[in-house]
Amino acid sequence: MAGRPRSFDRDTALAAAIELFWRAGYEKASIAMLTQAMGVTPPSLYAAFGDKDRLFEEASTRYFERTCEAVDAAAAEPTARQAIARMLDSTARAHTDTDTPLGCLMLTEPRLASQREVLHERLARRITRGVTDGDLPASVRPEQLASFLVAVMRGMSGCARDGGTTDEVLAIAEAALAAVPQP
Amino acid sequence: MAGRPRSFDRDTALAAAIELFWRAGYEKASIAMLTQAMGVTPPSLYAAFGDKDRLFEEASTRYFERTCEAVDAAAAEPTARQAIARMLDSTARAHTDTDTPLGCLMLTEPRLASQREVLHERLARRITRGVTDGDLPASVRPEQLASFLVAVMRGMSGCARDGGTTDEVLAIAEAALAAVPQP
DNA sequence: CCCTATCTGTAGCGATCACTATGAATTGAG
DNA sequence: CTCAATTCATAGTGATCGCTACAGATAGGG
Repeated sequence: MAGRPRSFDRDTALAAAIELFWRAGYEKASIAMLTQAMGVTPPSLYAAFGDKDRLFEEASTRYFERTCEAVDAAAAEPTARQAIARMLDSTARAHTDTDTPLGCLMLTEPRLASQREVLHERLARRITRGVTDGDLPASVRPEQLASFLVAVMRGMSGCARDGGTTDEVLAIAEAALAAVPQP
Repeated sequence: MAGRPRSFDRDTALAAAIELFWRAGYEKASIAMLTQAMGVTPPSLYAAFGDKDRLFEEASTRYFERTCEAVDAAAAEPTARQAIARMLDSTARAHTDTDTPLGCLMLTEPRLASQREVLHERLARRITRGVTDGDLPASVRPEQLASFLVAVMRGMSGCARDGGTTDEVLAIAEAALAAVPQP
């Protein structure tokens, strides 16, 4: 028994929701704005995604998955230092990319602390590997360096949202790299 | 011609408003929450402070003045590196002080970008003095290092808001200091 | 005393918030 | 075809938003 088919593409609508949450944040992105951006009426939105919380959950999860791909790509660099350099560089460019909202949803949204914790874990793991690989000194404390990097990227996101240029955010990344000890 | 005297202390009420804006942010701090925290009815609030925007303007300005005192105190250290170290340390402790809301209003609130710019200017000036004083190498670019420090402190504020401990935020400060070149 | 000026609390303004009741429209199954 | 199932758009729900009209209360100047 099939009913009337959905008149919109769920993935496309979710992408529009991600874009709006990213640009405006969870609180300021109202249902009215979301329905307009997604090209969907409120009842359709609630039928397809549940309530606003669950829509945000799904949107932020998909956003996080995409972010993790970039993190993994950077982590694949041969040395931990190169991995960190690439992550900082790509982060700076992504945060000021004019094709997307400024900054980073995961690093900005207050309610996404758990995602930031996962990011912190991944960074700490890559740094730990760098220590065991010998391309970082044994004195490095992975948890501390990971916390520092999350803080810096968060600051880069805020700088981008304040209107900082790509060069300005890249300069932050470059300065941060100086805090990563060499072997 | 004097009328009925005000039944509340304006400074005390403003202090309560600062506390609430600090804890909840501009958007989430509603007039209802503000009036309750300030111990004042809505008409009294509007008569004494104008609208919500002007109340926030006044509250954030007073907050900023207090912050600048701490910045000046740190900048008074004999060398730029010591000044930065003290600023990072006091920032980490302030952001996790249990007597006040977590994090920093100036570094968190989106609409306070101009205050952050002033902070950036002050940092750049102190760093420039450090270069001319010779306690920082001539290769240092003050604007860049200042941007980096603002970004780090912003990240520290976010970490504190996410529930990070004083030790965790202090660790970020310590790691950041490694990015400040020695003469 | 009266008059004016200012502050007070109550009560409610229109706008917007997240969310939904309702019934028409569109599908496949029988 | 009819029927059940599902989605659709309209139009609204009560709650909260920032803000204010109003009238009673409290002061000083005459």
